[in-house]
Amino acid sequence: MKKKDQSAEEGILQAARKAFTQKGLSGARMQDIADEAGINKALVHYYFDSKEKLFTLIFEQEFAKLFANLAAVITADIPLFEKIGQIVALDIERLNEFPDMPLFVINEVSRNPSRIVKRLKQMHAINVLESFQMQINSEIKKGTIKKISAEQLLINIQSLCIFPFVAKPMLKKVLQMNEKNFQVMIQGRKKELAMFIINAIRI
Amino acid sequence: MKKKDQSAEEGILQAARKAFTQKGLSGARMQDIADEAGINKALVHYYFDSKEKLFTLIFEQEFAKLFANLAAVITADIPLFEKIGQIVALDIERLNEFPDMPLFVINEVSRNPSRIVKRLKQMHAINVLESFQMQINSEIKKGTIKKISAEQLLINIQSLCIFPFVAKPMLKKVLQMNEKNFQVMIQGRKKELAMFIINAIRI
DNA sequence: GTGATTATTAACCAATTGGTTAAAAAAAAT
DNA sequence: ATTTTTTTTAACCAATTGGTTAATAATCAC
Repeated sequence: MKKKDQSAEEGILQAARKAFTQKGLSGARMQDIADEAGINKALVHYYFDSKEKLFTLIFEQEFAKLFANLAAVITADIPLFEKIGQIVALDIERLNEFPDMPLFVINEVSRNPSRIVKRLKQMHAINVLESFQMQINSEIKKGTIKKISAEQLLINIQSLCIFPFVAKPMLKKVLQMNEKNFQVMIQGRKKELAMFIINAIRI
Repeated sequence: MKKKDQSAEEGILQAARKAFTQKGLSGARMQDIADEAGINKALVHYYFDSKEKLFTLIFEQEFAKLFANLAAVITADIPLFEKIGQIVALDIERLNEFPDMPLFVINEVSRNPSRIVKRLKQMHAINVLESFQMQINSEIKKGTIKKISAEQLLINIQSLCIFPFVAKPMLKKVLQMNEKNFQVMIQGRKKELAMFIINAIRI
């Protein structure tokens, strides 16, 4: 149900985010969004034209969250081990705030990969990767860490952070955790994950 | 298009697996499945009754794949580091064979968690976890590895193995890889992943 | 061969769904 | 106050979709 004092437009956005992240593009229903927002279905079209356009709006917001501040931390001029700690902290923090965002984004990119092409050009992923690779190479040369590519290290970090949230309902069932147990488990990771990664590459 | 010499029933299953894994339950269309199998839509219902039943059949097959042989390896009586290597090898092998299986399973468990309840009782996940924890505790006591829970270690292993496949289309776009580059990257992981994990916990 | 059973299809149906329209209500402008 | 603009709704529509039916074709049992 709606909070009646907020504008219809904002209410629709909230309802749409909920519907799309929970059920995906094809699973979500315009009628459900209208009901959740407490307004008529025609009003959804009045404000946002089509389902596709409304979806794209929500998707772009969520996609932006996925990489928010990440490039800045990766390219920051701080020691590697400290940087790994900061990336993990940033990831877990963001994921705690938006737990079902990554599965949503991953899903919709899988269904329509070209959707993110425009956004990617603004991200300069390759530059970020190159800068990170240089820092890593420098540490390898110093003999402080083992040989590894920036690509693999970043994939490892993101895998370790993101996957438990993507697979949350399955992990909960398989490991027979309730919501509280899951939160405890995540808190445990928050502390241990950075050290796990640093130990993995440290000589 | 179909291979005309195979039975209709098997053709439908193949087509359904393709449709459901690519588009999910709500995104897949019975008509598309019939077309892909090269038969009439009514025949799909003739053999498999309803979309829901056909979906459940496919889902259970894919879900079984996800954990195939895993419990056996985890509980096997072999040294821990060797075991980690075997788990990683088994995972990557399976994932190379069925690359879009994990996202499919994760998705449908997210949408309907109770779907797997029955299957889980046959899996004895808790027993597997306990047995693995004992082996880990023994190594910790020997001073060969750092303190870690079986839960966290298993989640770490599965995260590192599965996530790149779940996020494959996004990783390809973000890191600007084509299919060949992605395969090269995965082959690189196959070699490095076990050592990464072992180094992370070894003292 | 022929009768029964099984497999397959075209046509159809009811429900759902994204989207439209025309009118009413509310708000803003004059 | 009244005209104009914006917001909101009920009713409707065309397309899609899962599913059914009744008839036909193929296969099997005898």
